[in-house]
Amino acid sequence: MSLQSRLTAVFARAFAAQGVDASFGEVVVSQRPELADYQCNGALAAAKGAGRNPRELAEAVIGTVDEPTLIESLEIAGPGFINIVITPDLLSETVGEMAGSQRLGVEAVEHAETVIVDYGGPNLSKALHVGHLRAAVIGESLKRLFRFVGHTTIGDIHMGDWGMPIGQLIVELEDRQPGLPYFDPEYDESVDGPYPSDSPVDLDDLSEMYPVITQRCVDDPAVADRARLATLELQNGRAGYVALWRHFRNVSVAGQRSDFEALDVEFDVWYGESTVHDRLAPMVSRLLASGEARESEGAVIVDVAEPDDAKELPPLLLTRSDGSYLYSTTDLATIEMRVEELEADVMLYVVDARQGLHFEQVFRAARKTGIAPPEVGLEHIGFGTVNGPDGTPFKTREGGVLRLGDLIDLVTEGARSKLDEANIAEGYPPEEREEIARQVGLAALKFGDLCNHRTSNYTFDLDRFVAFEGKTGPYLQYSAVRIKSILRRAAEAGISSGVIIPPSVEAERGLMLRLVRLPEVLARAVNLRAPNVIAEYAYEVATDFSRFYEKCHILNETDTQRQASWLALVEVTLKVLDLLLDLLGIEIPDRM
RNA sequence: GUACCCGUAGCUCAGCGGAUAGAGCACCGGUCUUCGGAACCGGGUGCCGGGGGUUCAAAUCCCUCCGGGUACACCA
Repeated sequence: MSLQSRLTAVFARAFAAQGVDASFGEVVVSQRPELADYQCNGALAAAKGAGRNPRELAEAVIGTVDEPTLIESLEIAGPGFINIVITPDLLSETVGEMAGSQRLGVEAVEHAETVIVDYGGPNLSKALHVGHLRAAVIGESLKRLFRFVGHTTIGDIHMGDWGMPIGQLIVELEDRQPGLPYFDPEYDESVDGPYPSDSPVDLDDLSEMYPVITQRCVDDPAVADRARLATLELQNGRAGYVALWRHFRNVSVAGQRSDFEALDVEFDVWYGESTVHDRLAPMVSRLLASGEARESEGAVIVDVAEPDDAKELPPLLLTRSDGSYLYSTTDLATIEMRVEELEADVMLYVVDARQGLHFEQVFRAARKTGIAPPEVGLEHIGFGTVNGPDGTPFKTREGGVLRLGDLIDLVTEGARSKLDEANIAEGYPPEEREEIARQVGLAALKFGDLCNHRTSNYTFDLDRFVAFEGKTGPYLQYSAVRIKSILRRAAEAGISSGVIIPPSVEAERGLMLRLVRLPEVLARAVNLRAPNVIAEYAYEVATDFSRFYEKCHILNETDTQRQASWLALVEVTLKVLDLLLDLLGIEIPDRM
């Protein structure tokens, strides 16, 4: 049990003894560190209901608390805050337990659930760009977090690979290379042999074609009609189109996989819209038969509006009037698949906040039709948009979209030149320097993103991403690396860590108090689905360590018991930093 | 038009019911024979967009106004 929950248990009993609800005994970290370590505000809240004066109630509560091994002193302050100072022994004992724990004292959740993290993956044909960064790093972080706290977690890229964009690309390619066999309706594989095994296009081609055809469809309704027809025919299984789709998908996956690997983002499954294709027709007919869906203007829709809605909610579209499917259809069918096959308890959709209305419609339809039973969680984890300095979506100087791969190169380059300037990694082998530059660049990039609250909009600023001072990823890595350096030197000197004893220096106490909060911090990050909670705390751990590092010189310490304790303390600190950074998707070099 | 999100220090942003609202950057000064200076210490700044309300307590919850952004069946 965490230190904070132990204190809460004590005060819950004390409040109950006063005849008020035990929940008033909740203990939280003190807002005034100079006054106390923890505080309990329950007397303020409980006083009115109990018809008592808050200070008097607080006095009475304190009077029943007798925990000399946990609590050093209790004081009532202001209108009725209970300020709690814990004993040095409790602190050192708790840090000692963390040191000896595989999970750093963080208990696994009591009920493990199956959690699907849907990173809102890219459309087929798109090379990854800055816009994909947030979904990737936030989703990856949430996946790691949920997994660490004990849930069965499946990260799904959920590619957009079965909708209109494919029909558009088919049309565009046909106009460019009409002679390809895929477009010949007469082509028969059993007579003419199989379609070519080599793709007629690569990912660069597709990336170039996509905006072109999108614009053409806007400009010319006839082209848009052709794209819709191609989409329909693909979904109906026209052999040439399916063969072409397979090429598109293969080259897209190959290109995107390398970008995600460069980001250290790893999906458990590469499902997509097409994965549930076989469920679409049966699902639509079933919903039509049950009356939960109906025909309207030639399309099939599910009404999701409720009489007491504050706003107008358009219906969810299951088929276009030509019978083709949309991403609403595949999203609904995907929920069905995740419930039936993956036995999902919770689905987290890490997708741009601008798609909020769509998810509200899909979730409502899923509830209404029973596709998602009430106990299954459906959550849109929206995040803000990535803008340039002018408030519009970020563009390169040339006006193009900045590729994710190019962005990674930029931050790596920044880290590399920083290494050169600081001439600290001089003697390192070139391969190691390169690896360090990669890790440091990625840390800057990811921390720069994750320390923002995910719902706030994002102003893309390259200078901020390649900044390595202050509240940055590299600073956190640097802190951890300094610990590794101490541990190496200690090992060389034959000094080993020992029992963690009560703190004797303020900076040491501060670090210990910080470390001990880990369980609550992770719980909060889980509850809010917010990686910035972890990022914020990781930075605080690092700064507390830096203060300790300045004040307490471990290798020169003459009191061997204290030295051994300090060594153990920095070992735990390293483990905590390692965990936190891993949850953010950031690696720590051995040296940098 | 309707709904949602956002407005906090010069800049970028945390905090989202509790006591004196915090960080980083930038700016000024200091530390420096010691475990790695990508560091540490000190300096100051805020009508928390305005106005009402709820509460013992509001940056935080509710209402309203102003300013910015976004989304609103046959795109994803």
